[in-house]
Amino acid sequence: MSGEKILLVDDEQDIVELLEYNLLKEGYQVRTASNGKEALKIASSYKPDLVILDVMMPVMDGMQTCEALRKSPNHNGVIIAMLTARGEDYSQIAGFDAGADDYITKPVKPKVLVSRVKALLRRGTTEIDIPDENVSIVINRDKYLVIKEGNEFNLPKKEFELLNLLYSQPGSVFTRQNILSSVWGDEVVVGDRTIDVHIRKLREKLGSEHFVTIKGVGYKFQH
Amino acid sequence: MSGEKILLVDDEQDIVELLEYNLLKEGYQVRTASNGKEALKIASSYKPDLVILDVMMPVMDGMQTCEALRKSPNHNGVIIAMLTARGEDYSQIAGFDAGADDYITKPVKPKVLVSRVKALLRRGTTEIDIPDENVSIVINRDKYLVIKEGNEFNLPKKEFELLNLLYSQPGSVFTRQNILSSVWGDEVVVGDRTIDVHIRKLREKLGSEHFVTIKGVGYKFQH
DNA sequence: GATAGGATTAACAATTCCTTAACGTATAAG
DNA sequence: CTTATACGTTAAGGAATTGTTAATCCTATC
Repeated sequence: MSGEKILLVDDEQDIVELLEYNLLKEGYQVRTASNGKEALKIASSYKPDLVILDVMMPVMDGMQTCEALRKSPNHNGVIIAMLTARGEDYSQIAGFDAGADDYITKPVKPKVLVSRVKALLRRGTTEIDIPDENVSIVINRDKYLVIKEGNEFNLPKKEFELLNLLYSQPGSVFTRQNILSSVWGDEVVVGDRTIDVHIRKLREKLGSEHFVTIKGVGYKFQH
Repeated sequence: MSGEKILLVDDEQDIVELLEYNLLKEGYQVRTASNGKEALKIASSYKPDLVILDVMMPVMDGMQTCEALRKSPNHNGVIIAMLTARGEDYSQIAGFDAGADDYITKPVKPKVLVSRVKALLRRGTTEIDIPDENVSIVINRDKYLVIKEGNEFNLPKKEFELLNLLYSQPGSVFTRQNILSSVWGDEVVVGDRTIDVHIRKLREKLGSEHFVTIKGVGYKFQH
């Protein structure tokens, strides 16, 4: 089968069956789980392209699962859609963004879900997907080591942490605020040009093509 | 006149005229309204057989109007068709089904509308057509990236924010006031032509077909 | 407490972006 | 037909942000 792989996670058996049926009918590969823990187990071998997570689940809820998936390097680039019950307290969802790509309100009509899934998977393909073999820079966190084209670099602490942060989500922009609070901590106050200088050193050592400036916003790393 | 009575509700005058002309030509009776409130007033005396409602409207939107009609005993059995902009976020439609009989995607060709109307009046069929999210432009907020036909654009901050605003509700008009307070903030005062210049740059980069001027009102984005 | 490498700062350069002003064009109103 | 009004276009200046460099300040280590 050629369809993309979907992992459907919900504890309500009826809903799972209904949605699974409709997704299968569209030609997708589907596997299901009834809670987050199970989902993670399946995901590690199944390598889904898209995970649909119910927010409310026993054992491990959708938000936790989403977080766990995002943190795992095995699921880099996986698309995550959350199912949220209508009228559910949106504040936690809004306030604590675990990094889902879409939120779908329950009850959801099969047609709606399918077209939403299509859109998500299509969107995924329009973005640049960096295949693993194209990763030009590799980080070894234990050894504070960066490897580019076989050459090893021993970066100083701050430079490494800055790189590490940007590298954690290639392509995503980190604002100066983000960077400051992550690398320096919220209480520390450093001058305006400190980040720039570190960026400069990274560019010098690893090549400026990897560090993109978004003026007025921040920086991002790209392979 | 013997044709069935249609109430056509849309705030865009051009569309109303075009569709009205075509429906009249088919022998239907047509009355029009430019918002939901007006529509309800007319409906109570006009007793339409079919109401065609634009989802996005000022004063009272299509969903609210649909709900109100359904609740009213005076309009028992009225057929309701919703006009939804292509690419519009239909999560509200999915999550909150106000009970429309059909969803028709804008822009709609007169011929298509007419045949749809015929089908609805003849059979009262429910041929729900969830618009396929056929989006030509995708925004990635994390990556500060705009993707059109596979090409990526790194827009400057203000341009990105302006696009982001218009894009948030495709098809809806944002007044200059709206735009100013959202993108520039309420205290900031900028000249009259500032918005135009930014719109121009967006048109230059992404194609002018996506940015529609409503003279005397503002701008809107469309896919 | 001397030393060395790293981190930060300050001053200035470079760049990009935003805004404006002036003029052009279109459309509606008188 | 003239006038008024709103929007479009262009180029240029200035504002804001970032890049660069070198000197200075820290901090861990010997």
